[in-house]
Amino acid sequence: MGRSPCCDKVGLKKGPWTPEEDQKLLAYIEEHGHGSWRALPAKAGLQRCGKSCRLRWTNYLRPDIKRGKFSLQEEQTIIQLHALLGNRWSAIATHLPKRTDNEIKNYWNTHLKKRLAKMGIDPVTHKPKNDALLSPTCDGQSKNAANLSHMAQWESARLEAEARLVRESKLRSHNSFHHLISTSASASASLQLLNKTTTTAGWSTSTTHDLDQSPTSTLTFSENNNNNSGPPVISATIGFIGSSDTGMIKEEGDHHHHHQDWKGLGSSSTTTNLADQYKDGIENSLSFTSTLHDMTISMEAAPWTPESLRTNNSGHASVGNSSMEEGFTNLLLNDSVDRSLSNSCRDSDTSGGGGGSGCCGSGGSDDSGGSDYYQDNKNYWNSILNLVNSSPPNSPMF
DNA sequence: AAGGATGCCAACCGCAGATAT
DNA sequence: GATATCTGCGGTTGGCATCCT
Repeated sequence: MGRSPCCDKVGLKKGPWTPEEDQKLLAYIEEHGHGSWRALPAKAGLQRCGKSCRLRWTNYLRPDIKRGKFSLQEEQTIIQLHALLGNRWSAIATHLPKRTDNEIKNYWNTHLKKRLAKMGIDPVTHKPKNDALLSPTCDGQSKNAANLSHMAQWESARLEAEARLVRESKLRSHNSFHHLISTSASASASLQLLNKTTTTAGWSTSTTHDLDQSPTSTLTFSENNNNNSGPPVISATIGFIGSSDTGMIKEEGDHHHHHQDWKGLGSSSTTTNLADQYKDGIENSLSFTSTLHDMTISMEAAPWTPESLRTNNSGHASVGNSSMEEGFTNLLLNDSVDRSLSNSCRDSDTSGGGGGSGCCGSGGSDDSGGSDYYQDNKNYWNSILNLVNSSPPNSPMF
């Protein structure tokens, strides 16, 4: 697997781009598309390597880039997605269609990471640094045991889903689904997501927790082509049958593309403390103290072409953007991140060590355990699923 | 006002997967 | 199947701007 010399070639310019270079690159791509990046500089009359041209285009010159300050909604989306995906900036960027991965990465490193750290939240794990789950008080042991059990459930489901996805993708190797998978969102990408999630949570596939109740999990993959009139809609459903804190639960989701039963939970909860929601959501999602019972993902394939570029309309331009902002981030919209996360710190400071809402109770409510706890998880995952459901077509998440 | 510290971000580097030969 | 090349991605850096002492 040799690596091309690229910029090592003598005579090629490096460093900041001049307006003249920008103009040349822009003009060439608008007329011809970028084609082979390697061949582009010579054709465009640029003393740059193709890689440099590609970077300049994708991070700066592309017409569908929004520059400037990140909105609160964007910030919240980044934080949530980072909790879910880790440093997968390109995947995160697909949910902020007008932002580049580089920009998001920079913004995370220069703003959000520091902000979370200042709030006492580990920006890597998205958990409070004084992890309440590790506290010997407040029923920590039983919760941890449940956590481990559900981690294992999730892991089991993940492995099963992985195998199934591979099978399915092979079976569909000659139809549009295969095309979609191979060109924009590979089956492995979804598994990478899950892998990343588990990695973020600090688990590994070698988890050896005792599962006294072996969970079963299913993942179905269906394709709804809607005749030929539109892009195919892929629906993947992961169903879990297993134990939870509240006892045996079996939920069979209807495999619609709408989650009416969950939708609205987020917005209805906007009067609660955002910090608690954040902490609950992140913490619970990472530890899986509750079970995600049904997960439906929809994708619409929409090819991204040079032509669409030229018309200032990237393939993922508007798909799901508004719904993402209205659905997913509404969960967090009643306050500013700063203020609420400050509340988070205050809460944990005043809670005498049991502060983590994921452990001892959320939002100041008494922790009667099961239902509230479960509901918090549901809210969180609802927000994630809303986001996923509104994923742009080229999202590498699934 | 000056110099150092810090923030910010565009661009580079190098790895790894995908594709071509 | 082996090797070469292309491309995408994430981590890091260099340099300018702003803030602080």
